[in-house]
Amino acid sequence: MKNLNNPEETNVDNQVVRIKNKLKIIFNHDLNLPVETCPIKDILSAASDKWSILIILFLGGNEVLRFGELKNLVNGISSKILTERLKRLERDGYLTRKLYAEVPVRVEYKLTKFGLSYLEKLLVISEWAQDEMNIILSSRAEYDNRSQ
Amino acid sequence: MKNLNNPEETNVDNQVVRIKNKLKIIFNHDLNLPVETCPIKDILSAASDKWSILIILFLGGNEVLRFGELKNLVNGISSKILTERLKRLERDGYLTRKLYAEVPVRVEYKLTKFGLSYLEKLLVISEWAQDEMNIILSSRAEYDNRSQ
DNA sequence: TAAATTTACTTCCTTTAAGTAACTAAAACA
DNA sequence: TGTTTTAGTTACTTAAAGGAAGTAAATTTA
Repeated sequence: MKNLNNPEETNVDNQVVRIKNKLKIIFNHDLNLPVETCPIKDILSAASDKWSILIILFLGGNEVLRFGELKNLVNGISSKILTERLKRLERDGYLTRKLYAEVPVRVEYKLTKFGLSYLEKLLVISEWAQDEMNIILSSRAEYDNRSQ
Repeated sequence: MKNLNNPEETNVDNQVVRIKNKLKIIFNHDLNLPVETCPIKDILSAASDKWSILIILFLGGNEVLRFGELKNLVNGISSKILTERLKRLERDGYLTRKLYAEVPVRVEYKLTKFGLSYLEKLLVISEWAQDEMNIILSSRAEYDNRSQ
């Protein structure tokens, strides 16, 4: 039995309903898409792993970047996955690859307008992660302490 | 040589500078944190894989959910990784786990306030993914066509 | 009394992805 | 001739993901 005079409970209910509606839109929206295409699993997850996020953030701060520059900026990434991620991000339209036939070759990567629109969203969530880092680290410490 | 009278070029430059400043804040901010703690690699990536996102979205739309309910909602997830992800998300403070000592046992998962604040960010980016899905799918098709 | 049921996991095994290190092409230069 | 440079690739090892079957614990059913 719900207390309709309790504004907090009502707000929580409203929020749940609001989010439920959004979920419905996210998961059942466009019926002429392939049935198996999930916006989270098939679209977002291809550009929201740690390396892809870092690549896009650094490209956002640099107009163009060469392969080697990216490798130096994105701390700890190997040539192999940098290549893989760049290919995937190019395929999905986040960035362009421009090859200069010099010797040794020069390749420049650059965010597209579409990539920039994704970057805006990433920046919000990255700043959030930066701001809340301490909360998460202390939650981890507390949890580890409890389960010792 | 830059054309300072070209407003578009100047805007792009401003945007790059703005993002550069944000990057500086994100990566060099809090000097009393462990040197190796990167907000993207160590904080965000633990809660932004496809399964964690789906878990948090569904928890947002349901007040509480039991293990089995989550397993049914999150299409394709196995018990094994569902357990793993729930543990990690609990450790990081996104959700709580409440065990009822009935037989058979009942376990309820619920977003924390902190988890809800993350969910708000996730919803924005998930809706973006939903909206831009077609653009990405056609970019993929075009890319695959070119490299045949 | 023994077998079946239910839930929330866990364990074991196979497959896929990530990470590491060494290697390549191609022309210019010492 | 051997070295340098850049943007990768290849081969190999290790870690993570995925799938299927198993477990506990008490209540219900045969």
